[in-house]
Amino acid sequence: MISSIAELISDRIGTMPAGERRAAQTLIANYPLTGLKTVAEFSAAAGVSSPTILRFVARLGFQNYPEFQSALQDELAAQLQSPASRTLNPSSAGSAVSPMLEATLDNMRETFRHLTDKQLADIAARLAERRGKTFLIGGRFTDPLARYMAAHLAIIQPDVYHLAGQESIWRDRLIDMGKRDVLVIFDIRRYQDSLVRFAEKAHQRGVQIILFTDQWLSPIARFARHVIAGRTAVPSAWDSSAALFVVAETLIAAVTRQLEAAGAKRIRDLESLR
Amino acid sequence: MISSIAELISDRIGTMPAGERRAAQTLIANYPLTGLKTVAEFSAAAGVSSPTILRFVARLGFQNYPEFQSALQDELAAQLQSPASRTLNPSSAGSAVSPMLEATLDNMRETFRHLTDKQLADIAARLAERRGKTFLIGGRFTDPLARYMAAHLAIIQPDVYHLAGQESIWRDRLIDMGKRDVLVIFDIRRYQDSLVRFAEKAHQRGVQIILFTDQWLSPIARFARHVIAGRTAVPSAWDSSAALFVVAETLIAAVTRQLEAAGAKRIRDLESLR
DNA sequence: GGGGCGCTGTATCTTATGTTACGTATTTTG
DNA sequence: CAAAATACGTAACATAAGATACAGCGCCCC
Repeated sequence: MISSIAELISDRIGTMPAGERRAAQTLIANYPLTGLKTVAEFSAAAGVSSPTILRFVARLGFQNYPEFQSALQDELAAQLQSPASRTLNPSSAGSAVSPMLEATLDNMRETFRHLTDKQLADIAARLAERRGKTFLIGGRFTDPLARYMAAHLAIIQPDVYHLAGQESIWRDRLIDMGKRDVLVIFDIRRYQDSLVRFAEKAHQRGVQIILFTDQWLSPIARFARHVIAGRTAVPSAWDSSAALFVVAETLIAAVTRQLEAAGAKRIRDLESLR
Repeated sequence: MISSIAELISDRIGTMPAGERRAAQTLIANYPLTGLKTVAEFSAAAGVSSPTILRFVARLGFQNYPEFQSALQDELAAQLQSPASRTLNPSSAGSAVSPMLEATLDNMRETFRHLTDKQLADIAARLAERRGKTFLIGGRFTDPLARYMAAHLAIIQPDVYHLAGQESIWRDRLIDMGKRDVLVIFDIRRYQDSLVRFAEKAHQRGVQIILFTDQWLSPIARFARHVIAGRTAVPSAWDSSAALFVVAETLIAAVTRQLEAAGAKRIRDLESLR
């Protein structure tokens, strides 16, 4: 079974004429980058002519050069998105829970790799500045995350509302939303039309939207001021929201830190109310 | 000091107009692959027009699109040649988010280290066997986890109920609970008296309790048939429920797998109801 | 509420990329 | 050793890619 193009090449390199073999060796030497460049650059790197490169990819079974490049990109995408395959942790072999945990840990690392401190700081700052109200809402499976975040934020600052229940209920809350307000939305596949509609209307009213979504980006990204794209793939029938959950906790921690002074007083006040 | 294009983007994303920001978010979401494709494909993925993409790369300081792609390729080449950079992300040293992430990852590893496959399998089996009803409930901050789990379990099997609202409401549900039923409780510090009382009464009725708690164990552990102790310490003012969240997802996956045959049919039926 | 500025998309154009045809060189085989 | 077949490169071609000009629109500020 041949899975990667590199294997395919090393499988057939023996049957290739000299020029094409030089092309193959050049590609393998710094795989797969040379293959992503133009035919002219590839040919120059290999020291052969352009047609030789094209004959080379034709011999590999590709109809044309772009098709070959697409295949390389797909392969690269798979490689970049599952760093698990490259760590190849053998100690965990045979265990049933491990794949799930490993995938989740990878998802988190990968999610944070695409997330800079500055982005998080910006979002936290926006959530901490108390100009307007903060609304949170989520989809079928992600609404608990919205609740979780709301439960914490509501303690350290006023005017934090979780939007629950039926669509018509939140739609009526739109009237209270304006430019100074923030709307935090959780939406992963399969994206919910109702949420998209709601986000659009909120956007039209000037509400700043912070979106938690998956790597394929909910259509709401179109209206969002900030987008957090978490990895969701795990060996399960369901997508995982764990990475988004951790981002949410990180943000909660950051906002709390920023509001330390004001927040501490508020928490004391709350305690005394019990 | 800005070293990678990703950092450059997140540095300037704040000053960008909506369309270009959308391009930026799309690129970051699965970086750097989208940037290696053609302008047309990039624009389609981002849902904007080609010129917007070109203006986007121009704003980043590149003379033209090919120059931008070359920069991405160079970056990718450097990354691929030193695989260490992906396991031990050096850029994150001294960063603000990293302690939070690191602590969370540690918590998860530690949580699962104290959790055997057999324990998880037993719990999953108990949740999958459909003799009685399944109830889920959580505390002030952990109730969203109960909701999350309930949202999934309710899809693959009947008689799954999340207990929400006021204490008096769930107390009244006790009358429906018996020996054949399962109660999943989430309770971490500070443990809630109301939950402890509820657990005790349920236990007296013969309900099997599955407890998600922290490493110091809620008093409910006394009544529980199964106890899952997750690590919660993170550098934040709040405790982290992330490890418990991942255990919950792992259990959801396991139960789903066990109910595969029955569950698949049920999911199809649900789909057809939409 | 009106005027100006800036952003975005459509349509057009230009460039350069991939592709093909053909002639020459090289190797292989009878 | 000769003839045929194969491989390779040069050069011309077609296509698709990136770039640009311009008009419409929304937004913000006065």
